[in-house]
Amino acid sequence: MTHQHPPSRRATWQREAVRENILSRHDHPTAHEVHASLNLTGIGLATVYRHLAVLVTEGAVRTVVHEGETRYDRNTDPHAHASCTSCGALWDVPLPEHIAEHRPDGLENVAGVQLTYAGRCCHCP
Amino acid sequence: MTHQHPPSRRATWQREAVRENILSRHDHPTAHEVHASLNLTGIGLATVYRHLAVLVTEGAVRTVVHEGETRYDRNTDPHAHASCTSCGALWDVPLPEHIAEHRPDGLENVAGVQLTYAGRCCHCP
DNA sequence: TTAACTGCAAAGTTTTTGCATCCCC
DNA sequence: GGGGATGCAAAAACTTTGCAGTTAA
Repeated sequence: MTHQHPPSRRATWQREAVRENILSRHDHPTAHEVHASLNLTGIGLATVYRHLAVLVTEGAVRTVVHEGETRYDRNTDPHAHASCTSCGALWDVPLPEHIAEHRPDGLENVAGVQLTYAGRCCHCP
Repeated sequence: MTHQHPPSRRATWQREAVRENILSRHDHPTAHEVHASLNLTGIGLATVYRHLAVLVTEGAVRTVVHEGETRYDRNTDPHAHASCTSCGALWDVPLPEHIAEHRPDGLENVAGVQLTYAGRCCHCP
């Protein structure tokens, strides 16, 4: 059997900046939004994309696709999302317990569940 | 109060070709795939996109985003999806009943639910 | 030293849009 | 005849990739 070496990584301020940014916020930013909030550092957009992808691979963050954009979520516990069809807000909500346990027809196993509720949020008139 | 007239539409063979195509298939094609299967007719890709969008507006089909692509689904009954992380297949599965009834925190109402299970399908070795 | 990392720009994808032309009604 | 519909190409929006220069270890 062959050994799987995890890719070696160097410590750079760019890596730490992206990690610190996404892990410190409670919203669901796009790569552009992370890049925008780091604009004073001069980091490149591609670097932000690259580090976010690494963080996803490492399991440090997860993604959620919303309105055609990939958004990053520091909450890696099983949970669902809710979005407002009026203001576009997106936030975490609890995942109903029976969901993850359910095994749909045709699937050997359930490796992941993506659940998003849509409707009008309580703050929109 | 003002009256909302539904947009007037002309009958063209392109409209009928897209409608007939998407309503006759049980898979979840992308706009490109619908266009590809109509390639002998000479229909334009933009026209396919436009008609699929109209069908969604009319409620004749629904969409499901899978691997970053918008896919079209002729099944408009409430249902969930399952996808194979190995072969990429995507198919309809029943929506657990309690899901649609559940109202997540922060939402006034639930206008739509998107639920996709991911895992290895029964046909992949 | 050197292999990983970075920034930039170019390219790739998917979807939308502008517009001259076409053709239902 | 007139306004919606079409096809094409350009553009838009998002993301990835190639590459030459940089830097951590």
